[in-house]
Amino acid sequence: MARAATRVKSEPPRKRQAPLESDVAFSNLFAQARKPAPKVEVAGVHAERRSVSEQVAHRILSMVKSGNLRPGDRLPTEQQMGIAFGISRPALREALKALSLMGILESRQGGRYSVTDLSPSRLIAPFNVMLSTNDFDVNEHFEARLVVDLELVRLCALRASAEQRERIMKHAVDGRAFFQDSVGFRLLDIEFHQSLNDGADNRMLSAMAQGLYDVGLDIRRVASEMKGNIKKSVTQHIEIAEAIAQRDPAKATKAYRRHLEHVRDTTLAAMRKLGQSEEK
Amino acid sequence: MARAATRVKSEPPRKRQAPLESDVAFSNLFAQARKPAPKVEVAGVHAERRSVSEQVAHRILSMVKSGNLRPGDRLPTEQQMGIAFGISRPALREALKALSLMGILESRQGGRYSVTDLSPSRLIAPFNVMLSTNDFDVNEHFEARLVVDLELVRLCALRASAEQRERIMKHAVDGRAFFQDSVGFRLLDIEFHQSLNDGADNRMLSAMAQGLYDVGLDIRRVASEMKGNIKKSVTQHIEIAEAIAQRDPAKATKAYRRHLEHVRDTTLAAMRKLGQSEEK
DNA sequence: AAGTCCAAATTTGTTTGACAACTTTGGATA
DNA sequence: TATCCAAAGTTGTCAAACAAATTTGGACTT
Repeated sequence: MARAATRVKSEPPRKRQAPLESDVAFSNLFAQARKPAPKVEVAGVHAERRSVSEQVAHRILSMVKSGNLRPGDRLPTEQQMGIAFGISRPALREALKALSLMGILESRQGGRYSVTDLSPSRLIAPFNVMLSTNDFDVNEHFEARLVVDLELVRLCALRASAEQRERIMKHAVDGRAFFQDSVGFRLLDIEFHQSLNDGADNRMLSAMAQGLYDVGLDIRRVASEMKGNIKKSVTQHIEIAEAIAQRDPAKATKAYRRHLEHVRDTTLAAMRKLGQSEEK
Repeated sequence: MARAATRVKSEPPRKRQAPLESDVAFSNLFAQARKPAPKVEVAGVHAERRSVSEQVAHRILSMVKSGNLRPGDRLPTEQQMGIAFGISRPALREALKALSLMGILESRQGGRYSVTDLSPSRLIAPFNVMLSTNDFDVNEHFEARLVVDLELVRLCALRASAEQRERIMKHAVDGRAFFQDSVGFRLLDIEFHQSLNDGADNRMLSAMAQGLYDVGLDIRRVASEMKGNIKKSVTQHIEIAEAIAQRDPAKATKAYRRHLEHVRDTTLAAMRKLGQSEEK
C-alpha cells in the first residue's frame, strides 16, 4: 500500500486527462475483491461457475472498457495484482495471458504488463483466422463494409476539414508512384483509408471500418499483386478524393461503391486462385 | 531460441494407449513439437520472442482453424497435452484459459476441455472492446447504430425465414406483459434485437450491432425506467415486427428509424437526469 | 437380467515455493 | 556531466500438492 508512486511515465498529455491513475482503480477493486469469497453465484441470469481467473480477466477487461485502464497504462506487478484480487500468481497469470493473447495487454519478460493501444487491427488479429475463409464469409464481409464505409465516406464529404481533404487527395495521387510496388501500395492504401476515417469524425464507425478492413487485409495481399489491380485502385481512389474535395457526398459514395465492388471482385478472384494452387 | 529444445523431461514409458479420437491430431502435433527449435517464427512481420504459452495457444488455434479440432471434440487431459507440447501444466493452462476466454474452448472442473460450437457470436468479442470509449458520445453512437441497424433490419425483412419472422413477432408482442417491469423488458429487448440480428443472416453486421447495443445498454437502463418509455418502445417493436412479417424492407427501416430516434432521445434525457443527480 | 445408486478414480481448479531470464534502476567511475 | 555496470525488481517457467467437481465401474436393488 505504501509503495512509492512509481508511475513516472513521461506520457504526453492525454486529452481531458482525468486525475486518475491506474493504481487508484486497483485499490478500489482491492476493497471489493476482499469481500467474502462469493462461493455461490450471484443471482445472475446464468449461474455458471466461473473460475477465478476468468472472473479476474473479466474484471480487468471491464476496467479497460470503462476507461479505468487506458492505452499505455502500466499495470501493477503480478504480485501486487495477486494480492489485490486475492488470487495466486498462476491463476492471475492465466487471466493476464488470456488478455495478452486477445491483444488487450502486452508484456515483456522483466518489464511490466501494460495496456496496448487497443487498435482494431490488434484486437482483430487473433480472430481473423476464423473468418474470411470461404466465399460466403467474403460476401458477408463486403456487405458489412459497404454499409459502414459508405456512410463513412458520406460523412467525410460533409465534414472533413480542408486539411483532411488535402491529405486524402495526397494519399490518393501518391498511389501513382506504386504501380509496380504492391507492398508500398498496400501501406499507402492503409493510410488512405485511415485518412477517410479521420475525416468522417465518428470514432465508432471508424473503429468498425478499420476492423473490417483489417480482417480482409491478408487476403487482399494476394489480390493487390495481380496485374492491373493497383492501377485501377489508384484511379478509383483519386475519383473518391476528388468527390470529397468538392464536398459532394453523392458522388463520393457512388465512386466508393464502385471501388469496393472492384475490391470485392478481385478478392474473390484471388481466393479462387489461392484455392486452386493448394488443392488437396 | 535453443532453450525451447532443451526440454528433456523424463519421458514416461510410451505406453501405447487406446487411440482416442482427438489424440490423432495431437500425436501429429507431437512430432512437430519436438522438431529443432524453430528459431524465428515464420515470415511473420514481427519476430518477437513469444512465450511458450502463446506458442501453444497459437498451435491449438491453428488446429481448430485447420479442422484438426472440430466443434465438440474433447481435448486430451492437461497432463497429456503438457507432455505433448513439452511444457508444464501452469504454462499450458495459460494457453487453455486464453482460448477459453476467447470462446474457442470450454471446460468444467472435473471434466475435460472441449471445443465450443464456434458460433460467430462468441468469436467477435473484440468488437465490444473496440467500440467502448470511455467518454461515450451519444450522437456518434446513434449515428453508427442508425447505419448498421437499419441495414440489418432491411436485410432481415428480405431474408428472414418464416420461423425467424414469427420469433421476432413473438418477442415484440410479449413486451406488452412488461409495461411495469423494466428489468423484464430489458431482457426481452435483448432477445428482440438478437432475433433481428439472426434474421439478417450476416454475422459481421450482427456482431457490430451487438457491440453497439451493449455499449449503450447500461445507460438505457435508466431510460427504460422512465414512465411511458416502455409502452412506446413495445408499440414500435410491434410495428417493426409487422413490417418484417410482411417482408417490406422500406416500411421496416422506416419504423426502425423512428424507434431508434426515440431511443436516442430517451437516452439523452436519461443522461441529463443522471448528470444532474451526480453533479461533480 | 436390467436399472439405480454410491464410492473410487480421474480431471480440472488453485495454491505455494522456487529458480531462470530479462529489464530497470541507481551508483560508481571516467 | 555522461557512461557503464552491478544489483534489485519483474516476468517466464517449472514442480509438487491439495481441493473440488465429474466420470466410471461395480455393488446393490428390483
